[in-house]
Amino acid sequence: MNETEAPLRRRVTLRDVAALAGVSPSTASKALNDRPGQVSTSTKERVREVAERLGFTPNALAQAMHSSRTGTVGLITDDLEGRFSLPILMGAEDAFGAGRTSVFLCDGRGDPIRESHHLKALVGRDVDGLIVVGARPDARPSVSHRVPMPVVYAYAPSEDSQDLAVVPDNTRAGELAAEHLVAMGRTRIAHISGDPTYSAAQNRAAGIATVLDAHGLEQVGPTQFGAWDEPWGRAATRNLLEHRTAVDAIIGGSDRITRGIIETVRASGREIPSDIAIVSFDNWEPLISGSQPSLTSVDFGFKQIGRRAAHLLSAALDGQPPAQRVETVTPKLVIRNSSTGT
Amino acid sequence: MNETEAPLRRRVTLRDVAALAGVSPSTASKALNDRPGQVSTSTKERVREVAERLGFTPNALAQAMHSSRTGTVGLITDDLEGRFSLPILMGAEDAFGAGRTSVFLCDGRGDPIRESHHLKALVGRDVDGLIVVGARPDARPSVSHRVPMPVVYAYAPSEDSQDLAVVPDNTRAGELAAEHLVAMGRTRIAHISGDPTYSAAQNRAAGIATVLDAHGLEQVGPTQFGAWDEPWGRAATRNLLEHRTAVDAIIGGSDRITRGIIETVRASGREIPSDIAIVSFDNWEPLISGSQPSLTSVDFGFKQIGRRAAHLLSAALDGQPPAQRVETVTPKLVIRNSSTGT
DNA sequence: TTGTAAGCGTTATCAT
DNA sequence: ATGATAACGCTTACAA
Repeated sequence: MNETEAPLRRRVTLRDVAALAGVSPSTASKALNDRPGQVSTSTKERVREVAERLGFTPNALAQAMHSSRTGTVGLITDDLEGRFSLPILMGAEDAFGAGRTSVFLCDGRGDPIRESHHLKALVGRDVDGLIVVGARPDARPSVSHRVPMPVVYAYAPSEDSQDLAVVPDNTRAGELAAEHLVAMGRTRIAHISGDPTYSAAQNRAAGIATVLDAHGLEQVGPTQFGAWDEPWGRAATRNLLEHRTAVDAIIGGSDRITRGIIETVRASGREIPSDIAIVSFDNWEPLISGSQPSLTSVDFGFKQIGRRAAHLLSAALDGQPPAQRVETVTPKLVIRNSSTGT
Repeated sequence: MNETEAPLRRRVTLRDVAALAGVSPSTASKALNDRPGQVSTSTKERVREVAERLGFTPNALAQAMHSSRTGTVGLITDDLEGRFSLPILMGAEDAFGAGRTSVFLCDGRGDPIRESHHLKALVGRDVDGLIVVGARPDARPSVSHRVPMPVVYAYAPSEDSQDLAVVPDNTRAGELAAEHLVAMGRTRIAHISGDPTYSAAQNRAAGIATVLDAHGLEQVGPTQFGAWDEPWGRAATRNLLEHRTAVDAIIGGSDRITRGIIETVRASGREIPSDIAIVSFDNWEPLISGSQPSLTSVDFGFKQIGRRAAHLLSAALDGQPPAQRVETVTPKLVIRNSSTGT
C-alpha cells in the first residue's frame, strides 16, 4: 500500500463547476458552450473562471452520448513498418485538427482475425468513421459492409468499387520519372523495378512507356522485375551493365532498389549522374539523404493521402456525396544530385 | 450464412436485444455478462442468440461510464518517423491484447502546444493511462502532474525520477558490441558515434570502454562524435583510415552511420570482415538487410519496451506498486556477416 | 429468476 | 436568464 502515489482525484465534473459557481448544471453547460443569448455575460464569466480554476475538462464520453458523434476515428493498417501508415496518420491528424478528433491506431498485421477483433472494438467504441490503410497498393477486401460507419481506404483501394478510397497515382509517377530524364537529355533509359505482382510496379512501367513512346524513344531492354530490395537492385544492375553498355539513365523501382543500383554503377567505374543519371521512387528520407550522390526520387505524398482521406471521411460524415469514389493523389518529383547535380 | 449483412443505420442497443428476447434490459445485461446465478440458462441462451442475430455490440462508451475503466490508453509521441513509436505501439498492443484495450496514437511533433491539445483531448476521453514516447533517449519533461491518470514513459525517461519509465540499456549495448568483437579476436577497435549531446552516445561509449579496459585493450583513437547519418560515417571513416592504419574493427553509432562506414572501408580496398570487422547499433531492417555484407547490429528491443510499458501501466491501473520506477530492457546482439561471415 | 429504478456526465427541451 | 427534467446506453442495487 503506497499512498504516496499521485492523488487519484475524482475527475472534476460539470456538477462541481456548477455548484461552485452557484448555478445549475444546465446553465453551466450553456455558459461553457457559449450558447448565444441563453446566458448572461456575468454568469458566463463566473462559470468559466471556476471551470478554469478547477481544471475542468468535459467528459467526451458523456458528450458523445448526445451528439451522435464521438470525435474519434479508427485507423486500421497492415503496414508493420509504418512506411505508409504513419505519414498517412499524420496527414489525417492535420486534416481533422489535433484535439478535435482522436485516432485509434490498430495494427491488423495481415491477420483477418486480428482485424476482426479491432473492427469489433472500434464499432463498440462508436468511432465516427474508419480509415483502412492497405499493406500494398493493390485492392484489398472491403470491410465496409461489416461496420455501421463510413470507411475510407487509403493507399490501397477496396475490392468493392463502391467504397471510397484515396490512392497514389503510380502511372503518373512513372511518367514524372521518365519525363524528367528525357528533359535532361537522356535517351538510353532502363528500368529496374520490384515485385511484378504489385500493380504499382506495372503502373509505373506503363507510365514510363507512355513517355518514352511520346518522345520516340525505346526503353533500354525490358523492365527487369524482381524484389523491392537492394540485393535485387545490385543484381539487376550488374546484368544490365554486362549486356547493355549504352545506357545513360536508370529508373529504380524503389529507394531500396536504387541504393543497390547506385552502389553497383559506381563500382563499375561509371559516374553518377554524368555517365548514368538515376531516378527513384518513394523519397524515403532514411535512404535518400544518406545516399551519395543524393537521390532524385518521386514522392507519393502519403501525408496528402492521409489529409484527403480525412476530408473524404468528414464529408461522408456530413452526408455529402463524394465528387468521385476513388480519389488520386498526384506524386511529385524531388530533384537531387543523382539526376542533375555535381 | 451471416444474417448481419445489412448495414445497420442505428446501432443495435441492449434494449433492442432485450425486447426481441422478451426480457428486460437488465436481464439481458446479466445474460450477456454471464452473471452467475442471476439468470436462467434458457434465458441466457435466448438472449445470446438474439444478440448474435442482431449483431449486437455493446456501446463501450456507455459501459465506461460505470466501470471507471474505458479500456483505452493514449500513446503520445514526438517521433515523426515512427522509428521507435510503431514497434513500441505494437508491443503495447500485444501486451494489452487486441480488442480489449484500444490505443489513441497522438503525434506531438515536438510542439508543446500540440502536445497540450492532445493531453487535454485524452483526459477528456477518459483514457485509463498514458504512454509517452520520447523523441530521443534523454530525459524529457514530465506530464504526469498534468493528468489524473497513470503515465509510463517509454524509450526516454521523465525528468521527474518519481515517474515510471521503460528505457533501453545503452551502456549494455556498448558492452555487447565490444564483447563480441573481442571474442572474435579483434584488438584494434575504433568507435564512430553520433551526436555527443545524446546520452545514448555517451553511454554506449562508456560500455565499450569498460569492456576494452577489462581486456587490457585500448581503443584506437578517441570516439569520434558527429551526426547520426551516413555522410558523417563516411567522413569519420576517412579520417580514421588516414591516420590509423592498424584498425581491425569499427563500431558504428547507428545503422545509418555504419552504412557510411562500410561504403568507405570497402572503397579503401579493405575487406569486411577479414580486414575490418563492423558492428552497429539499431538493427533497423531497411538499412540492415540490404547492406553488403549484412550488418551485425545491436537490437534495442523496442517491441519489448512497448510490452513492458503496457505491463507497467496495467499494474499501475490495478494499484500495484512497481518493482522499480525505471525499468531497463536489455538489448540483444544480432550477428550477421559484417563481423564474422564470408 | 426477473423486473424496476437509479445513476454515470452531459446536453436539449421546456418551463419558469 | 435560469433551472428542472428527460434522455443517451448501460450496469447494478434492490424489489418482486
